[in-house]
Amino acid sequence: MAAQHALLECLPSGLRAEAEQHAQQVHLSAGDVVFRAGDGCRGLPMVISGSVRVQMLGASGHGIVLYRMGPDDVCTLSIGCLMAGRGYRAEAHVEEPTEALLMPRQAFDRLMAASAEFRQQVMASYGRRLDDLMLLVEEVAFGRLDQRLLEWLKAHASGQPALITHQELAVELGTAREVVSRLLKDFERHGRVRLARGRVELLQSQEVD
Amino acid sequence: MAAQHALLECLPSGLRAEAEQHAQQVHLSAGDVVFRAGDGCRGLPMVISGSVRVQMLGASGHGIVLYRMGPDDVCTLSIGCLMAGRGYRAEAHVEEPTEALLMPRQAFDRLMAASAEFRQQVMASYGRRLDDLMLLVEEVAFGRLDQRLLEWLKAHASGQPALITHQELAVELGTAREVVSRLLKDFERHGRVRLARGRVELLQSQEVD
DNA sequence: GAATCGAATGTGACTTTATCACTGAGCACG
DNA sequence: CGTGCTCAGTGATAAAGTCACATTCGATTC
Repeated sequence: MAAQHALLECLPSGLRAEAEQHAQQVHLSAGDVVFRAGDGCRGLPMVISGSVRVQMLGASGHGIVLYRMGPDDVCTLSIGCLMAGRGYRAEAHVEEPTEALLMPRQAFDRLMAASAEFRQQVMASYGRRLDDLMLLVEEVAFGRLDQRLLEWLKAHASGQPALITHQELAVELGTAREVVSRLLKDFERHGRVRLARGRVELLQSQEVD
Repeated sequence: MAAQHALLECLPSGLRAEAEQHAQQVHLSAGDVVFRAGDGCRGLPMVISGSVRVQMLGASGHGIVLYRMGPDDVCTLSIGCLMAGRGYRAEAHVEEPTEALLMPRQAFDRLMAASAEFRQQVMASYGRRLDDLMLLVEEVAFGRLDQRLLEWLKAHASGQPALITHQELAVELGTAREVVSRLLKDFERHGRVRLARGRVELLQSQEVD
C-alpha cells in the first residue's frame, strides 16, 4: 500500500494498522458514479487521489455542483447519512481516476473514539464543507451570473482552455444552458473569451482582476 | 438546574456531571445577537429551549435565513469554527427567550472522546444541517418564488396570522422586499391571503395542498 | 468524399425576478 | 394635531429563466 490518506498518517501506528486493515481500497474511473440520490451509505469514503464532483438534481431536471472532493478529503456527506441512516440527497461523479478508501462505520467510530487528532480533522473538514455550502447559497441567491461565470472561468480556464460544454457549465453554476450560451456569446463579442465546440478559452487580458 | 439538553441526558452520570460543571448556562432574550459574521467562536452553544435564527448577509446588503435552532439542537456551525479556528460567516439572532449551554472546546472534546452516543448524536446533527443547506441551495437555485412564499406561509401562518413584515419575509426567502410585496398583493387579489401592516393571514381555503 | 445523425450551440419571444427610484399609508409620540 | 418614523405599493427597466425551435459541427457510415 503506497499512497495513503493524510487522516490516517496522523494516527499512532497501532491504530493506523487497524484502520488500514478494515478499510477497503477502491479504484474509481472517470465517469463512475459513486452514489446517487436515494442510495444508502455503505461506509465513509476517503479520497487518496483524484477528483470527485458532488452535485444535486432539482425537480426541474436542472443540476447544480455543490463541491468537489480531492486528495485527503473525506466525504462529509456520507457521515451524515451513516449516522442518521438516511439516503444521499446528492450524487457523486468521478472526474479523474481516483483512489479511495471505504471505511466501515464501526472502524470510523473506533478512530473517532481513539484519536483526538483524527476527530479534530474530521470535524474541521465538516466545518469547511458547511462553509462551502453557505458560500454557495450566498452566490446563488445574490450573485450576478455574469460575474459567477467569469470567476469560474478564471478558476478553471486560466492558462489552458477549459474543455467543457455550455450544458456542463450551466450545471456548475446551477442555471440553464441558454443563459450560459448567451453570456458566453456576449463575452466573445467583447473579446473576453474565444469559443469553440466544447471549449472555452479565457483570453489573457481577462485573467487578471 | 432544571431543564437540560437531550445530548447530555444520554451520558453516564459521571460524564454528565463533569459536562455540566464545565458548561456555562446562558439566558438570551429575543432580539439578542449571539454572534455576527467575523466573530470568533468561544465554545459550542447547545440550545435547551427557545429559538435562534441563523442567517447570512450578501454583499448587496440582502440577507437570507439559513436555518433555525430549537430545543436540543447544537450549533453545528460553531463546531467548524472551533475546529478550524475560523470566524463565523453567518449571524445568529435570538427569536424567542432562549436558554442555552456554552460548552468550552476542551469539555466538548472530552465528551466526543468518551461517549459513543454523544458522538453519534453530534454527527447526526451535523448531517441534518448539511442536508438543510443542500435543500436550501436547491430551493434558491431552482424553486419558484411564489411557491416558496406560499410554502413558507403554510408552514408559519397556518392557524393564526403571521406577524411579519414584507422585509422580514424577503430575508426568509433570500429575495427583495418589493418582490415579496408584489407576490403578496397578487395572492390577496386572488383571495389567498389577507394583508395588514406587519401581518399576513393565510386564508383557510389555501392551507390544504 | 458525401450522406447522415446526434450532440452542441444560437436565437426569438415571453415570463419571472431583481433593481432603482420613488410615492403613499399607518402608527407612535411629543 | 402634526411630524417623523417604518412599512407597503408601484412604474420602469434590467437580468435571468423558460420554451420552442433553427443551426452547426463532428463523428460515423456508406
